[in-house]
Amino acid sequence: MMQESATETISNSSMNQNGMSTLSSQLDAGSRDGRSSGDTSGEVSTVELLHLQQQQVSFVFPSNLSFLYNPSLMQKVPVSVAMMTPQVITPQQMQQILQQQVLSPQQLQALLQQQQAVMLQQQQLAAQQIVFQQQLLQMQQIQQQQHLMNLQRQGLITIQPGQPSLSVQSLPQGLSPAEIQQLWKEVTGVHNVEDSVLKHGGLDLSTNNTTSTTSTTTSKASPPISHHSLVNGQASILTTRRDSSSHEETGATHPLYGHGVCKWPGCESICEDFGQFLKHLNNEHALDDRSTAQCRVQMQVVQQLEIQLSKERERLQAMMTHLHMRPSDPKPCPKPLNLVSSVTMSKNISETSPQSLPQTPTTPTTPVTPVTQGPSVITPASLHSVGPIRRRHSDKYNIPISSEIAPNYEFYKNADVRPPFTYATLIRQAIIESSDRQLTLNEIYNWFTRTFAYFRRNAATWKNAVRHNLSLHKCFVRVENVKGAVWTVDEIEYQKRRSQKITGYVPTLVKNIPTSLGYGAALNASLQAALAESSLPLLSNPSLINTTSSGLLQATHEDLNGSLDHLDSNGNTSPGCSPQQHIHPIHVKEEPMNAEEDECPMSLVTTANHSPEIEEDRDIEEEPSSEDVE
DNA sequence: TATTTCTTAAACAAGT
DNA sequence: TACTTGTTTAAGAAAT
Repeated sequence: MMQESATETISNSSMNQNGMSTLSSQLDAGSRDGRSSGDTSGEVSTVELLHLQQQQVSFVFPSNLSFLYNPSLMQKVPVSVAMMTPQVITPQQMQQILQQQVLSPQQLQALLQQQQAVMLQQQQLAAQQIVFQQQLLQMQQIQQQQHLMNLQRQGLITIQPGQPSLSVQSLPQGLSPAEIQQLWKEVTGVHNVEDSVLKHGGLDLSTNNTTSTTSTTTSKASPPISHHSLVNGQASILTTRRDSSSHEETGATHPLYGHGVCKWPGCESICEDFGQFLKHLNNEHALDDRSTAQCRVQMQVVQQLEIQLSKERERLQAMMTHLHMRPSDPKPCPKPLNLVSSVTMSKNISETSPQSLPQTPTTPTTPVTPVTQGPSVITPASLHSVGPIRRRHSDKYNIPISSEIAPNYEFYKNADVRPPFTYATLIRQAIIESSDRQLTLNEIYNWFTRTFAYFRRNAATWKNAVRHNLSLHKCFVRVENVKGAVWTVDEIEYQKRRSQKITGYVPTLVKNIPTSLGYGAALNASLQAALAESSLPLLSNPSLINTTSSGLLQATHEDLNGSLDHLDSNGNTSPGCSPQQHIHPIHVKEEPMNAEEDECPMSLVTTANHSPEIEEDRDIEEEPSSEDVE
């Protein structure tokens, strides 16, 4: 969501820049037209100039910064006029005005001052825009990093046995989370969007088509990429490179070399000649964890940009359609390939039997092309889960179910693919999606069949499983009301159960803190899960979401420790009140609570000593004295 | 290898 | 009586 927004805004920005330049050229033509047709004497009246100034002031604001600007001023200029108005008065125009001397010196002085003020305002706004874009980019980087970590944690970014490189899984041993953070800054360009685009050839979509093409090719062929070809395969790159004009001096060309500088992300080492560059490339950017990680990150960046490009193309198409213009570039836009999907798909194809592949004849929104779906796409983990094969990656790695289902709603709805979640998770999702957060059994059934094509068959089987889970898990609370019985979710119990699972991982995680990226990934996944799934206020606090990556990490620490802590705090805020009373205040049919749960604050230590099953399931619950009063 | 978790199947009871 | 709902037990697969 956040990333979507950020990308969108940045897209707007870039679009505006393009639009601006287009407008400028149009306006130059327009003003020329104005001189030639509307004003045969070649004179520009003062009124026209002042009007021009007004229009400039109105138009220096990109749309994505329009909230910074007084909208009333925008309304002063009709769109049709604004579209034909120059951004600023060109020096040539000013010179012409001066030469024609149609204005008095005082008027000219005033005009010049006005012009300077406008320019100053433009500069300030440009600075604001850059800052704004920096923030957006930073947020996007965090999202991407998180996404990457999640994928890595899920094991979705893996390599073929014969491909020893390009695995982010090799990161943890070589790079600390801080280094990864730095890596992101280096690769994606911490400075601003323009820097990111212009500095690294691979990211330049506007001016360097060759490198852009190279990057695209690289990304689409990502699975078979070998590090060898990337680092030591200059020759192959050289043969495919068409544009040699930009690389002077030796005449040798390389996408990673230009203007005597190594263009490896974050490097910028000065290399006097191409030979030195090659030496530098092989020495400094040889096959190691860091280079591999940088390469992977670069792939992610390219992927994001491709998605963005696709969006911008769609936007342009819509604009042209709206304006009844004929598209200047009718060629079909290349479909960005989900790098992750492509990587893991090949992995999965190789490791799954054909019949385990999704038999999805009705998958109009097959999620391997996430062009319009954002970062969260159906992962091959879910494609694993066809038929009786039980894979629950998303559960296991705490991938938020809502973020898994929501973007792929159409897919699950139409494809006979088993969702990679347990029955308990799905039931809970069904319940919390409902308006009252309570559903009858039949409504739960309906949710299953409505949401997942997979559950439109073998009804007896899965319905039995649903009932079984409802009864088995303590987190599902049966509530009697006038209509009959409905089922609700005891979030405390549910989170407690999740927390216990997470806690179970703690010793390993703590052990790996210094070296393992997996720690951060697990925490991030945990945080994501908590943010997306938890209805508890602490982690749903936007202030925790809207934070820097370090803040995120901190927040994830809070999640690890605090997923229990906030349970604790909830309990503490109203001592003596059972968790169910928090959630089902009055009409809840009381399910007797374990006194221990009420009185004993959960802590990492105490929870770790608890066996999940002991408090988890009804069948192992307490003595009959505390049984349900049903 | 042992344990845990989850799924599936089934029996049974109560209510409609 | 048939069906739905809910509970419980058991077995087996997969994951840890």
